[in-house]
Formats: sequence, C-alpha cells, structure tokens
Amino acid sequence: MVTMKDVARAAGVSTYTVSATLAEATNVSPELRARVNDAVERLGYERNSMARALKRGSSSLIGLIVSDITNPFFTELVECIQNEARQAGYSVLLGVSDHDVERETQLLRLMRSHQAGGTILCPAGDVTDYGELRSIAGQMKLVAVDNAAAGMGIDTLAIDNAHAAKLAVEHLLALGHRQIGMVAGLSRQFVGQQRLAGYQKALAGYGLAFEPNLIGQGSFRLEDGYHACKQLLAQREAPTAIFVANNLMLIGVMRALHEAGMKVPGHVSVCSIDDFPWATAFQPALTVVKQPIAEMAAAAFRTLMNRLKGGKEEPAHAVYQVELIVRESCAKHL
Amino acid sequence: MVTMKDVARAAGVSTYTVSATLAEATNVSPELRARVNDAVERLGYERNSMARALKRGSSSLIGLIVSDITNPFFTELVECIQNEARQAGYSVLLGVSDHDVERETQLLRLMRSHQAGGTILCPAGDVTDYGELRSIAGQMKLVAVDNAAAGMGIDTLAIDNAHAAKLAVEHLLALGHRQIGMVAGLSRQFVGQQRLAGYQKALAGYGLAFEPNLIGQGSFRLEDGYHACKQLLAQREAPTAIFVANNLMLIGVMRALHEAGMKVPGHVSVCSIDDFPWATAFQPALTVVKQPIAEMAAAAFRTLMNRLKGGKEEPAHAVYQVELIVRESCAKHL
DNA sequence: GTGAAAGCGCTAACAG
DNA sequence: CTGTTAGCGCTTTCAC
Repeated sequence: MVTMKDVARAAGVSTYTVSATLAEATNVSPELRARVNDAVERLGYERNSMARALKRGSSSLIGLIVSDITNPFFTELVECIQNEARQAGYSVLLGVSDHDVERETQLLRLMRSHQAGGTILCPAGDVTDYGELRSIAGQMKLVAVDNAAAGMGIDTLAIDNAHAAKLAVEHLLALGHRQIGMVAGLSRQFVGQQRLAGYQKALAGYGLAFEPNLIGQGSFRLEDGYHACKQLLAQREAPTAIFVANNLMLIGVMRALHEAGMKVPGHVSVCSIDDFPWATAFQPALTVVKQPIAEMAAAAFRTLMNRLKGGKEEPAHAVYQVELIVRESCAKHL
Repeated sequence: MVTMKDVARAAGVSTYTVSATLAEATNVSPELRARVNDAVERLGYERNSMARALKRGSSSLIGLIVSDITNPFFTELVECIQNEARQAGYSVLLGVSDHDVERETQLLRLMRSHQAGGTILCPAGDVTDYGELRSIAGQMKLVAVDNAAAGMGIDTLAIDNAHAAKLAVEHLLALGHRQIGMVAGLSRQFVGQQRLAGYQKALAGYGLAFEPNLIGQGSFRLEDGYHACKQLLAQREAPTAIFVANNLMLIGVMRALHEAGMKVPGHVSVCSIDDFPWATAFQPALTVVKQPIAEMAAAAFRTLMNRLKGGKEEPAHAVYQVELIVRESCAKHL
C-alpha cells in the first residue's frame, strides 16, 4: 500500500506538502504542487480515508437506514439521498432494518462506530421505541424520514399520513363506494396507525360506520397485501373498493385480484399510497397518492447538513404535501 | 466522544483489557470482563471503526457499485448482498454509477480510499474500458457481476445473456410470431450486445432475416423503452411481438402500449429479461426470463470473501442458469 | 512556503 | 492473565 510518505519521498518533499496539495491549500508553490501531483499519479496513490477520519475526528460518511429497500418508495429515497450525498462529497453507508427495531438499533451503533457524522433514518418503530435513541446516537446527528412524528427529539420529515389516506378514501367515497376495504400496514408504526386513522376519518365524514371485517392487517410487505386481499375477498359482503396502505402491499393485492379473476376497476376499485414507475404501465393505470420523494430526500439531506454544520435550532417536524393522482383504477360504483 | 481509554479508566483496567474484552478474547478473567462490559454500557462506548481499521490495515467495509438502483434487478441484488454482508459482519458502502464509466472509476477510488477490502461491481462499461481497472483497484479485491465477461482479469459472475435472449425470442417464434421487434439495451455494454446477439441468433435459427428497423435502441432506462416502443409501433409493418432487453425498459414499453391502446397479448405479445415482483400482479402477468439473483448475490459475496481470505486461484467466470417463465403476455400469432 | 513532529483511537507484540 | 507501548496514515501546529 502506497502512503503519503511514499509520495513525499518520490516527490522529494515533506508529507505536509503532499497533504496540503491534496487538500488544495493555496500556500504550496506551483512547482512543488506539480511534483506532488506527478508522484501521486505515478504511484497510484489514494488517500486513506480511515487515517484521515481518525485524525480529523469525522468521516465523510453518512448513514442511511431504511426498512426495506425493495419498496419502491425507499428505493427512490435511497437513490435521491445517495445523489445528494455524492454531490456534497459524502458517501452513504447503507443499512436495511427490515422493519426490525432491534436491527435498526444495531445499525445505528454501526453508523456511529464508523464515525458517520450523521444518519438519515427511516424508523422501523413507534415513538415509544425511541427513548434511548439519543443515547445510541451519541454525538451523531439524526434525521428521521417517513415513519416519523414530532416528539422524537430530532428533526423529522414526513407527509401527513392520515390526510393522505383520507384523500384516497374520499376519492373512493365520492365515486359512490360504501363498502371500502383497507389493507392496512404495521399497526405499531405511525405510518400504519395514521393511514388507518385517515381511512376511518374519511368514513366518518360520510357518516359510515367502521367495519373491522373490512380491514386486512399487513406489515407493509408484498405477501401481506396478497393474503389480506384474499381474506377481504372472502367476506360475506366483499368490498367494492380497496384502499391499500402502501405500494408493496398493492403488488400483493393486484396479484390476488388477478388470481381471483377480479377486474380492476370493473369488479373492484383500487387505490393506494405511494406512486411508483409501474403505476402508469399497468392496465388500468393505478390511482395513487403521491409523496414528494425527491423533495423529501433533498430536504432530509439538507437538514442533516445543517446539523453537521452546527445548526442549533429546536428539532423541527416538516410536513410535506401529497397529491392524489387519479388514473384509471377507481371507477364509479353503480 | 468516549474512547477506550475512558472505558479503561472507568473500569480500572488497561486499554488492553478493554480491547481484548471487546474482541472476545478468551484470556480475560470473568471479573474484569464484567467490569469492562459494565463500563462500556454505562459510558455508552462504541468502538471507533476508523482507528480500528487504520491499525488493522483493513476495514469491515465492502464496496458495492451498481449502475442504477431503481432497476429492480439491482435493487434485489443490493438487498441480497447487503444481507450476506451483514451476516458476515461487513457493512456495505453503496455507489451508483448511473451507467457512467467515469463515475464508476471515481467510486472505485472512493472504495479504495475507504479501505474496502473488496468491492462487488456491476460494471457500467465494456471490457475495453477496464484496462486500468486493476490499477485503480490497487490492493482491493474486485468481483464483477452482471455486465461482466471473462477476460477482465477478475472474478466475474453473469448469466449467458445471449442464451437468455434467445430463449425469450424462440418462445415468441414458437408461438408463430415472425415480426418480432426488440427494445435493445446499451450497445456499449456486454449485456446489451449479447442480448441483441441472442435475438439475432434466434431469428437466424428460424431462417429469418435480421431487420434493423425492428430494433429500438435504448440504454436500459425507462424512458428508452417508452420511446423505442413508440418508434416500433410507428413502423410500416409494426411488430406482432416485442422482446425487451430489461425490466426498466419494459415499464416504458408497457406504458407506451397502454397509451397507444394496444392490448397485451391481444394486439402485441411482450416478453423481457429479468423477473420482478410486479410481473405477476400485471394483467396479463408478464412472461420473462428470470436470473437467479439471490444465488448470484450469494456467490458474488462468497467469491469476494474467498479473495479477501487470500484465495489465489485464477480469476473465474461463473455462468448462471436462467429460466423462461411463461405467464400470459405472449399469445399465439394468428 | 516548507518541514518536523505530535498525536487521533485503536491493536497486538512484548514484558511481566 | 494483565499492563505497557509502538505505531497504523494522516492533519496541523509550530518553528524555520
């Protein structure tokens, strides 16, 4: 392994000159600078980030923890944050919690151990799970996205999930549906709770009673959507429309519907939260509530950078606007 | 920041004892071990991976470079490799090259700079782009997956892309299609070249002439599929079937077909390479050639670990079996 | 404008 | 079984 010392020797200068040249300091004479660059090139030298981080007390790493990278929402979030980070000269250490608070905790420790100055976290759990979150994080800055609510003591960014769900369900209601099923998400997460609450609120707004049999419980995974939908279909009074709490479960729902020979929106209308590339390729194109992912990703990174630069404001909870995108998967109930 | 020294002082032992306890060495008395663990707990100590890596000369990081994480193939690959790595005590530093060889090179340098012992790379370019790959990598071990061919001087894992394409096209041929269009991928990548070659080979096997007008050129991105498909549809003699070189472009194709009011498989049959979760949720469910992603991911990681442990075999090129999964998107041509 | 030298926090060889 | 100590490669202060 070629070190800075080697480069210094090859260039006939001290390690300081090498370090300064690499850091693009202004006080190195053009001549030495050239000799250094030449030696770097010739030896194929690459600066050791570990030694650098150790000395400087901080690495150029940020942590990014998501619960499930195969969920298109998170995929895009990772893509966007990764981009932001690269442009700012940071690299991302990726962690996947698989919706497991335990594993999330380990990952947080890992990020800290790697001297990540900060971590963007898509929490797997509830606010109650995060009592010791601050102590795990230590000096590391934390920003929570998606499954986050005010009161975690850190900066958070999310949509108004109850509102998003309400929007979708009201769309169904406005089309005349009264038997509206829901494939709900993890009830121990805010996101799951709030989307269910939004559904109930929409129903209540129309003077409709909440019917527990119309709720299929899931945990945001594909298979959950599949099974919950089958279960819904088996009801005495099957729903004429189904609201699905996220896109991964929507896949499962569509698969179940497909298998059952149910046409969308002919037999049953479907809408869900989270837009994704496939939504328009579908026949019918899928009606969804869209979260502004790129915007949230950029803001999350910006928020983290602010903290890294020593921002001392009170932790803020930013709420992002969603948009109902009406396509073709919901029809009037006759 | 709490260091090992702090822990040692708090526990009334030397740093060695702390280090040994943390390393689960067997030669620390239970009593001291307990005192150390207690102090670690109390102080919220987390070992500094940077210092550790610096001292040991290697970090517990592996690099993972993919060209596009929103491509479900890569998403799943990342998911799988990430899982393997975690189980083996490694963390993954994620890089996205966006099909750009230049950026890929930078990422490789980055991985090296972070002391990644090895990197799993999904190359963005052609073999000719990799003359200096070894010098960029330095001591770092490299394993190439997906867009890789023998002769890169490193371990590679891939499917037989020509065969995969041939399989798909022959399926179309067997159904009676003779006007078969193709939405091809980046011609500067192996994968793109070989899938096109497979298409041509299948045609040749049926004594059919290659018709350049039936090829829509793309670069594996969603929009390419969309535009290439539109272009194909505008031909004097529009194809009765379309073979799409990857799943991201397939989205674009399905979107274009949807917009044009073309029914699948009524008006046009469609098949592509890469299975993905949505394929069965679609109506019709999509016929695809499936790559054994989990298997390849596990093998890639295993191969890398072998090199990390000093394996000295000749670089090998492992070829994986694909499988044509016939679903509903291809119908007999009447 | 440049060099020498002191550590950053940790591991491991050596000494007890 | 435990403590002491010499660096790992780098940045940066201080001296020239």
